[in-house]
Amino acid sequence: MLSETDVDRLFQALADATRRDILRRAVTGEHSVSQLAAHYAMSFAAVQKHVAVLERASLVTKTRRGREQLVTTDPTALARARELLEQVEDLWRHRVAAIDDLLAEEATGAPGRTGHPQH
Amino acid sequence: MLSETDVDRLFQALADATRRDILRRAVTGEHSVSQLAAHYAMSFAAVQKHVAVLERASLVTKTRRGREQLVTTDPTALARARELLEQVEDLWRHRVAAIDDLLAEEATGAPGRTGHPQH
DNA sequence: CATTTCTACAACCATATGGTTGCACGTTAC
DNA sequence: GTAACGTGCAACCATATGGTTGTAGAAATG
Repeated sequence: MLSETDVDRLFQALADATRRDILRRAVTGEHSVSQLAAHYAMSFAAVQKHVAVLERASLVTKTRRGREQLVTTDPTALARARELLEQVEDLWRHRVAAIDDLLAEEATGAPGRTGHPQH
Repeated sequence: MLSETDVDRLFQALADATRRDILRRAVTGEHSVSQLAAHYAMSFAAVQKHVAVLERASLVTKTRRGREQLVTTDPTALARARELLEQVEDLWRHRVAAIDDLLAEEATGAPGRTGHPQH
């Protein structure tokens, strides 16, 4: 299961444009850290830190190949993040349903739940 | 459309357990800021700040009712966040499909990439 | 009116974050 | 071996974040 701090790290990792871009690149193919760093107007060390944040959030993993480190994605973490948002969305849908029910009651003045609200 | 900083703010707002809890409560019903604050072991001002972060991310809106301020959810922002994650997930699925294709070619001895490098 | 409640906001503090530079180390190439 | 490359890590800096307390205003209540 995911602890709350795991979820913190997950969203925290996604809350930066550079990291999201790194993630997109890592998703579509394998890149070394230096290859990734070449795309951004910042130092190698800065990109290295961003990759570390993604790694701590279990969104990517690094595997050695010779002297370079390949950054690859962890698909399960992405799926879990989406599930979390879906949970919140489901809650909201239930709320909408409850409000619809209330409106229906008020429209007909009936105690139970009869009839539809017009418009 | 969403700017990159909008997305930053969105994920940033979700990267805190207290804020996620506030969001869940706001999704299931309307609460004033002080009602929300009663649930957490921190000062009213701290909760007020958390609500402000959610508001800046367009995840909730505040509406006055007398002397209290009701916190309500913005469902469209939640849906947009989920869509963003789905986009990344889709990218990954495409990558998996591409890898599957490569494996299929190799298995049949297709011309593109002949033979295995069994180092 | 005075009091209480809910809110807003400023000042402050500790820590986290995002960036930098510099240096050390393993690996590849010459 | 030497040089170049890719990486890891530490030190440092500016700013953002998450919390506190205190003060002040607007709205309900006596």
